[in-house]
Amino acid sequence: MSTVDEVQQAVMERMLRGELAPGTWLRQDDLAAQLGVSKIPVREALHRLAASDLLRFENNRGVVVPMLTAEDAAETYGLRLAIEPELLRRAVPKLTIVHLAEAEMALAASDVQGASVPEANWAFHAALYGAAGWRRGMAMVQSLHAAVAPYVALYTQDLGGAATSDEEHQRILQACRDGDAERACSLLEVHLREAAAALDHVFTEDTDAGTR
Amino acid sequence: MSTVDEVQQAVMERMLRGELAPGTWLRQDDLAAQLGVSKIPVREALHRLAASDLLRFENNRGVVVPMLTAEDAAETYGLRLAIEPELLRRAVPKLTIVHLAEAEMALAASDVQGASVPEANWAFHAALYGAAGWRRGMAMVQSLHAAVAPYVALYTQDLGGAATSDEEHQRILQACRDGDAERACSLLEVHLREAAAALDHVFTEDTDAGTR
DNA sequence: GATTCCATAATCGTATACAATCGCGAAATG
DNA sequence: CATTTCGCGATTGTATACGATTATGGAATC
Repeated sequence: MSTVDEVQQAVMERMLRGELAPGTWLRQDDLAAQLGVSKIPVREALHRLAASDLLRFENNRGVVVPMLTAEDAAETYGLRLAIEPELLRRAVPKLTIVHLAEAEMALAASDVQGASVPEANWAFHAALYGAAGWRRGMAMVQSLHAAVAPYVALYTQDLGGAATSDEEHQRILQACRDGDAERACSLLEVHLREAAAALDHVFTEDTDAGTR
Repeated sequence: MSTVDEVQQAVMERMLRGELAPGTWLRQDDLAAQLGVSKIPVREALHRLAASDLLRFENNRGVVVPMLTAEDAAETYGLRLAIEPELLRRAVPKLTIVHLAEAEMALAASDVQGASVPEANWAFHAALYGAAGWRRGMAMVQSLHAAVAPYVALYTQDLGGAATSDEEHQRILQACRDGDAERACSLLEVHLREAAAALDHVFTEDTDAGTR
């Protein structure tokens, strides 16, 4: 694995955890020093992430985690709704016990105190979708998850409730175990629509969420 | 516009035209010399394209245009079928005469001798989808178009027939003019399925298409 | 004559170095 | 006292340079 890949993975992990607040400036020298490499592979990795709008290079100012508007969030979930059911539909017939075990582990991990909800959420979905064998689609969906991760982290903390989300995950998983792709997709669509609505609250509620 | 953006755009144009045959090695010094810059912004631009698998960095060997398998092509069209109708559905109500004119121009451009069919194809679809205002989705679809462009160029040359494709485009455009999103989406889905089938021939036909 | 091995050339990947740009704060001015 | 302007510090963006790896061609050997 190349140096660039390692940097990319390191930053992507932080994004999926929702640790990089929108508006944060990433200083390249710091990142380079942290990872023990020079600036060049760092920049190359950041460009890779910027390709899917997870970061933004501003002219002579550096790299910033872009703030999402309500419309951006809606687009993200619109795309998730377009892609993820298709992935799941293709995945269900190919699911093995390994994939299902991975998904269960991800659900268990999200219950642990101090765990990252968005990261576990991605791990769950990724475990299932992985069976489809669509690398390009996986990368797209991963970037969508990463894009909204900080906001998901917000609303899952505010409400006590990844509870309903967790329950929906369980039902999706059960449909997958049953090999019922259509039911799994329907449940997934509902799941995504609810998540989209919940996220929309973060943007439209009067109380400023501190991210504008 | 930064240096990296210019390089990225230059290479992306060549990809959308289908000029970069799969298996081609891109030499960084050459690109840098052609564009009058150094290697570093070139590499950064190539990393951006590599992020969506349009290029691949192989360790200490350089950057190559990856060859697609039949499965890769199927995935690409599967994703197009998932995303593009959604884009179009959101776009139709927002279409202005400007978008429609752009789409017509793209169709006209594809008839010109020596024109790039995949590029004109992208221009047509992009003109319509643009009205949706989904930047992320647009980037995704653009990368999907670029990924299959060399293969589309192949089968549109072999058959005399971008003819049927052109006719389908016309009908989609008419549905858009009529503001009939559902009809436009249905036509688009048929259009994509036919394109996918035509492309599949390139891979499965006995006569080696010279790209393996 | 085919194959293996080695040396050379070419290309890549990364570090170091430097010029350009931007932001911030202090000083000067109205 | 508010506002504008100038200059310094910090950070970026790009070029140059160098070590490392890979491909290639010819000679030696079986």
